[in-house]
Amino acid sequence: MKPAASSRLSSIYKKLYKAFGPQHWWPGETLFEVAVGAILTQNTNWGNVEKAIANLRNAGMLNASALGRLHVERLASLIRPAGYYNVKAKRVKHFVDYLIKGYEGSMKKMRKGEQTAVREELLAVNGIGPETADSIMLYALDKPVFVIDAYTKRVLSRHNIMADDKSYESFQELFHSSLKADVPLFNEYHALLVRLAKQHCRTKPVCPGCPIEGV
DNA sequence: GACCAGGCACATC
DNA sequence: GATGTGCATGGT
Repeated sequence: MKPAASSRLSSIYKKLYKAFGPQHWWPGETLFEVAVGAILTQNTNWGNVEKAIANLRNAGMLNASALGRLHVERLASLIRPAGYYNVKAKRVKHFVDYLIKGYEGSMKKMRKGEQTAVREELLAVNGIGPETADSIMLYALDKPVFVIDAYTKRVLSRHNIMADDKSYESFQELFHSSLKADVPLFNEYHALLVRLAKQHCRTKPVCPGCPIEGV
């Protein structure tokens, strides 16, 4: 009989870390850049997001006050490589408006906020759903919130830990109840799951050479 | 030229 | 509550 899901999650982390080592997520020079990147990467390859971020940086737009004054059409043209640029320009604007109104445009002030309250605020911003909110929480605000994405669901379902039609909250609750609430751990674990999924769990039902096979 | 990539909101049933 | 659809670029 297989061990309980929670103990499997601990074993899987150890195996992944041993196999792949630290992943050094989330790339970003500032907290604000990490937050903007979280929105731009929605359903999009990170390489394309990097191009969009570079455009913003070259235009001097990687801060809340500059983006707050920028017209949405101009913003859309700058982030064009990230895809869905019209939608994402609005979403970035909504986030920046929220940051300016609530925290004077300061990610450091936002980081001082209480975890549950800040998460609720983020989810109330149009264009920020659970994954984007939690990416900002974990990777920009240092809050111990586990990020669930398509990769996470795929890996866990392929290894019969949880069915992929379960809700975001169900997956997140499994990680939260199985692991110590620790920011570096959650950071590394999520990045390792992405790494694993890209390498091993893409199309086949079983993954030859998978480092967590049999766990 | 398909197919995919670190989602989300909105309409409809 | 579940299901379907629009949004778009760039790499493989």
